[in-house]
Amino acid sequence: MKSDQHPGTDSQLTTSLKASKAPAISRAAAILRLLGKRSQPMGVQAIARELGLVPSTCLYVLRALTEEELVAFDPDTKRYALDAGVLTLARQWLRHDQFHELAQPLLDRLAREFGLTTLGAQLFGLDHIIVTAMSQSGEAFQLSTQVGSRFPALVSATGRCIAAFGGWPDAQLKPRFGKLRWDEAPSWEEWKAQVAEARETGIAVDAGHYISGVTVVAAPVWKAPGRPSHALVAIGIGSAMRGEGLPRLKETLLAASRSLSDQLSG
Amino acid sequence: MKSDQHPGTDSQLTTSLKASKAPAISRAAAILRLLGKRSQPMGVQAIARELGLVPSTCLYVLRALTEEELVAFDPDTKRYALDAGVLTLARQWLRHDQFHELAQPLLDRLAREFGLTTLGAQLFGLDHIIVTAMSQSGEAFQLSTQVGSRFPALVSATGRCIAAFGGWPDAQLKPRFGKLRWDEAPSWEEWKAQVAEARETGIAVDAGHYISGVTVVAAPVWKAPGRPSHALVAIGIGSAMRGEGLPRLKETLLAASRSLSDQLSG
DNA sequence: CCTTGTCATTGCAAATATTGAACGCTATTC
DNA sequence: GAATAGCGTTCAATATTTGCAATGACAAGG
Repeated sequence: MKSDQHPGTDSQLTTSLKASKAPAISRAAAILRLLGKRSQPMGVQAIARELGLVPSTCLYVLRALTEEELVAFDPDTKRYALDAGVLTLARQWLRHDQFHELAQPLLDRLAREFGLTTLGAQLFGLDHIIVTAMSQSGEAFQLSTQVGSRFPALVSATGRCIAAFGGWPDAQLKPRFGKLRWDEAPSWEEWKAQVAEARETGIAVDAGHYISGVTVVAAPVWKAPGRPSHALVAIGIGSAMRGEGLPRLKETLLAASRSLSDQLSG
Repeated sequence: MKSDQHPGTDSQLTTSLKASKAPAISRAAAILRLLGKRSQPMGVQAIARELGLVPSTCLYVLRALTEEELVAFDPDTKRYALDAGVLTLARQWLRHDQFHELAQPLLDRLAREFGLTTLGAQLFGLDHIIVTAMSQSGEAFQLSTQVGSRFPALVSATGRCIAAFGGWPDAQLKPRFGKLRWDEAPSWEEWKAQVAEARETGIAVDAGHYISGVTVVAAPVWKAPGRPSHALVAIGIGSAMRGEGLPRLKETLLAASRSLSDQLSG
């Protein structure tokens, strides 16, 4: 529910249009994202209006996307929706992504051993993260998160991870921090302290801030020196994370993230 | 290994380029497919050469795709690869596809009950099919097929399904039939007889032709009157499909496909 | 150290995609 | 039932992108 917030779809479109030498592609991507957001198929005009496009251009783009099987067209209703072609691309990406391949078995083991949900995420600067691997233990509560989900960069435990190890100046962090939505939002100072702690211990914790009653732990993964490229995440309901469990989980997650960093950089 | 045969990538590119009024999008899609096929990241020239594009145009398209996070660019090596953005699109498609949502529980039940692998596939005319849902029972052998896999339309049991219920003339079927790869290819007459049987019984069977030792059963699903839009598929090793098992499986799969057709058209 | 080959990138002319208005159509409203 | 409003679609003029040749950067090899 909280995921999939694409930052200002239309404004981003106009800016990327001005600069680019292939604006049709920016338009196409915007259309794909819009169709993905909507659960109902849309008509040409509706899409054009929403994205600030000229209807005729929008039509031609849609026809091209339909030709490529990225968009499905219903001749009766004249409505457009995403098509299964995007699935094929996603599978190909998954097949070739090193992180996904290496992280999945680790996540499976962790999820089983601790009886919780684990995620692997790819970090996109201060903008957002995308979940690229997941494992759910049978006992774990059903989570709305899935592979492909997007989240704002600075939220929850992964956010503290990014802040702690990304080397970003406060001037860039603070405005983005202000726009986040939490169940129980921490103050800026509180959050900064938790980020500092993550930097020291090498691992970040969100104790019920993002979703109350849910504890999230995240460890950074480096593909190359500099900022972390990915993160390993463990998610458990509060009761399972009290007492002895949490320290042992942190230890194990940290070890996994170190091993992954080694394998990815090699 | 047998999947992902995109029919003549470059020739399709040139034809769709001529006709389209948004050729940049055809180019972009071709690039995405090419990058998906290759496991190694590629440079501008390599991509341009392979697709018959002008390097400069290719560069601009790649930059636009990178901007949209559909393509990842490594500034050090100057190489391009697919990026995680395609995952987000795929997830959004899965969330909103009716067939996926309705078929998944049926497939899960079937897989568990019969101890085999089940698939849901979307049919794209005589060109190909895309697997859009899957369920594996614990006991089942690990299958290389995954959600997003592509297969030629006329192969295996789904192929007989398409031929039986699609209403295609033989003149269109025969040349495509000739290009298929089977472990133990049936003759044209043999195949036609099996297609006829599928038309009578309402369900198609491939008994070890596509992959020897493996029996595949496929039942058509209609979203609208005309040709079937999807298919439900069950895959089992020969031994599990002998004797009593197969007729019961066919019955159950057929019932599931009928129920699905009803729900989709309603 | 110079040469050679390849690569990514840029500038300019020509081809072409985008635009905005006009068309035909369907469904709704008076 | 006529009129309107909205839709998808087409068309010709123009602003834009494409394609090609040239440039600069880089690594390998002599």
